[in-house]
Amino acid sequence: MPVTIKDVARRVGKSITTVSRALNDYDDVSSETKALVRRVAAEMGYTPNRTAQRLQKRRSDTIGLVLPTYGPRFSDPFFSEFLAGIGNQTADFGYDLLVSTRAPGDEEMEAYRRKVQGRQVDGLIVVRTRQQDPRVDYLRRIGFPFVAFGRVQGTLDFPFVDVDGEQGMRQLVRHLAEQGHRRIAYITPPSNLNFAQDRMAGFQAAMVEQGLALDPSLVVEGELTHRSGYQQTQRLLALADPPTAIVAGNDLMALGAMRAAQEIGLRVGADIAIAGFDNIPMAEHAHPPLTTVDQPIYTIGRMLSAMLIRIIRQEEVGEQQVLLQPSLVVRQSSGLVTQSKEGG
Amino acid sequence: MPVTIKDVARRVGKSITTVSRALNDYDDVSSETKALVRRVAAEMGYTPNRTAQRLQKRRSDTIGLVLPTYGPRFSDPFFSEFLAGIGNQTADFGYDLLVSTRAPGDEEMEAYRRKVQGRQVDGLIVVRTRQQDPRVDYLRRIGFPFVAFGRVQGTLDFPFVDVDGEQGMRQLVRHLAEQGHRRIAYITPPSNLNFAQDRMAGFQAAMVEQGLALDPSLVVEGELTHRSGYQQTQRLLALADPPTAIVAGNDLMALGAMRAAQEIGLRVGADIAIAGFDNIPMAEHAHPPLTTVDQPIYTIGRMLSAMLIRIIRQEEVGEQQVLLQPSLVVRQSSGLVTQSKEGG
DNA sequence: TTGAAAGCGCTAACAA
DNA sequence: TTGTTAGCGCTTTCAA
Repeated sequence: MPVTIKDVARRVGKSITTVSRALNDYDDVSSETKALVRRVAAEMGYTPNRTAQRLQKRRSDTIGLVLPTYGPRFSDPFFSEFLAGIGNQTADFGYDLLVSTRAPGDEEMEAYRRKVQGRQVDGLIVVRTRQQDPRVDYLRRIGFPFVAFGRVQGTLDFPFVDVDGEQGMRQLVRHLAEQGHRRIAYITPPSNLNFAQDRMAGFQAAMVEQGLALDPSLVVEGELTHRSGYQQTQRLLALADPPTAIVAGNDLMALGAMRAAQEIGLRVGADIAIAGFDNIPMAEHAHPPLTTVDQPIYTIGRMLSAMLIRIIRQEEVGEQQVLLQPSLVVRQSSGLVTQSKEGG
Repeated sequence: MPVTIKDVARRVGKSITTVSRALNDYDDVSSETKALVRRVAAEMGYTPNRTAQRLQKRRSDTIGLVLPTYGPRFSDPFFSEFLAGIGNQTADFGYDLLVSTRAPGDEEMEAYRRKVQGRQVDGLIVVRTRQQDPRVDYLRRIGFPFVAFGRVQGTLDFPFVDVDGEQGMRQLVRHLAEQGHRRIAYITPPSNLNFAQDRMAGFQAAMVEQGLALDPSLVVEGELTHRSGYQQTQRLLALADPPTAIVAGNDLMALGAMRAAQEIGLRVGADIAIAGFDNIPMAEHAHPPLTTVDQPIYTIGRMLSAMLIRIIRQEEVGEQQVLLQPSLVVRQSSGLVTQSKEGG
């Protein structure tokens, strides 16, 4: 049986009201009483029952996060870092974090509704926005506190943090063009994800800007996984006139692309250039190290959490729509186009 | 203002008790009343306040998980899959999952205490046990429901799921010995982690069993990261008499080891053999594909969650100490030792 | 400076 | 079959 405020009150010979006030540092309690109550409470190992506090205060001091997972072998180095950012910031604010894992779809929406309607959380973090995002629509419609990692198509009158994928992609393509590449392929993330559109726009704009041809056969769609990057790259390299550079919509796919290229004897960074997006820790340690676009994912997690809690507390939030400029990280995988290829 | 049971009661003209019973499908409510109540509740968009239910029932229907994170760039493909397993199983049972992220140490213990004493969770999952594990000691001492992923040194009178790392490592070393390797190095995980000891024992036993020398200079300690595997391998390869095979304590380190070897021109799977442990999705897609020991991490997550919930509900749990046999996955990274090396 | 009392939203024993 | 009542553990009026 856990010790309650009643037990403490009985022990110190005061009312539970006084104990509550002493513990919450109210002014109208004598310092002797305060000291006594605190000592006894500590001795007895008293910790307030959070559930009772919540019911009384009508808030949960908890934020929710529904991770969109795809299948059992869901394994994304991106999310773990993101989660660490959110988790640490949330704890720093004294909030708890309620996590669900659901594949996009009905069950996912159900998870959102349960959290909202059961008043389990005071706010939600929506991650990896879709172009048409039912989660954002829902939360916006009912006016429930939330922040999103990513934008959506249409009106942007909600709080979000996003990375300017268009600019990031432009930098990447520009860099590859400077290296002498003219046939640049792009493996886009699933097109329903909002950032896919963003990066695609950047890719196309930069190609045009650099005076390069937009060959439709060099743009394929992948699934953000290593395997998918591998498969799509095999296809690209089997073309009659294969690309000399491949940009993948995320690092995981880029790593898969590297493997596909290496398997057929190409030297990545010499015979072919490959680049990714995210700058996951492994990018730096790939062989060769992967050129990519850095997203400060841990920081973004912290920002989102802090922003959401300020919104919940109705404090000054500052900028509600944050668009971060990503930075190009040039490593060896995007080397100069070789003579033989250039001649081809 | 969210709709409460009171609102529903007023609307149907019944007492809140009747509404509660109708909604919870008690036998002693007429089917007409039940139907009416349910219809009205649905119309009004009523969802029970979980906090109030919890306070009344004196349980949270929530399980807790404190992820041990190391620094901001915490990025482990292992954990995301593990989390998916736990999350999905937990949701299937109608439980919620409360997640914290803390580096091992005082703050971590504090997170455990807060969850327990604030009655925020009905049980906890302890992940990545240490040889001497204060989390396990604490939970055991106070008799709070928990399950652990991994064993500890000493008495094992608590529920856990673990993978038999000793057997896994034996298989791996045996395999390498069969490939003709005699100088096999081992990059061990941090020695305070329980599974490190386990795998080390397997490594040493298998070496002896195979009649191979245990050269102390070939056993080094890494930090489970890609970077660490890379650095330790550089050191191993710089030895006067370097190993022909390197076993890493996890896949991330093995991937780092591969890079270090490749950087100095070694062909992994030909000039040198490299193997890992875990079988993360990326292992299959490494270049060359990584020989490793498979841990069914998603399944382990599900098992732990199911086991914990049964313990909480005081149901039949079945086997409380589960030791899974891992399986060797032979891929190309552990090829035969080449002639030149064998002669050296 | 303290305590009594009400009430957060719900469930459940008991009575009718 | 239904309603009354009590109470989960806490905070917060209000009164003393």
